Amino acid sequence: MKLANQVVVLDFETTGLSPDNGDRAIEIGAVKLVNGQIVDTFQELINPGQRVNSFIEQYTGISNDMLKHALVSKQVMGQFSKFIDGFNLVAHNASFDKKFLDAEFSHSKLHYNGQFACSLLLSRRISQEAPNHKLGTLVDHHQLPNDGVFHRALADATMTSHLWLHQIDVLQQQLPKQAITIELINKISSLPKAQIARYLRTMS
DNA sequence: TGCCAGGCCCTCTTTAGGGCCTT
Repeated sequence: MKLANQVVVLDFETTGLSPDNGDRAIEIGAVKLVNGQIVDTFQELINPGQRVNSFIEQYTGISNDMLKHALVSKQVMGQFSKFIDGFNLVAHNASFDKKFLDAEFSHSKLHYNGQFACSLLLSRRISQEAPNHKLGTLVDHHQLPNDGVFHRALADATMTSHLWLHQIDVLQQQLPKQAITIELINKISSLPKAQIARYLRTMS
């Protein structure tokens, strides 16, 4: 059984939106949760081997100067593969972080076994009252801890971890007899919105 | 020259279009 409160929550900052267009990771941040507690963190800038455009410099606060002396992807991903070994993975809009993790691991011929879960897909189902499902909005809406830093990898991963734990709490209250597993959350995340209320009733 | 991210999700849908999310 893979409990949802035992995961690595991760976030990439990148040169753009698509590794298929040559975009690369420039920072990775991650938080390790064990029994719902943060027990470890990972944060590293990554030299992408290309200049970062001014939009990304402004958006992330990560400058070309900061990346000049950063480790290259192979070094960082080698460390990160050890960090996530044996853990499932969570991200906000996981399809984005998964495609970059897959691409960066592929460059270094690395592999991982964990399943991904997505706090964005889950939020759309269990927080339908939220004004929208951007990470920053949800942190505000649910009054989650934050230090006011956005669009840096460890800060975003940490906020996502608080969102994730909040979401597990919400589900646990509605399903008091159920173990909240990655499989259960991915099942809920795949249901049509209109079926969520009925599904939770039948499972409770 | 023409391409330019892509999966999810809703709707005035399914022979489609466009907004939401991530950088």
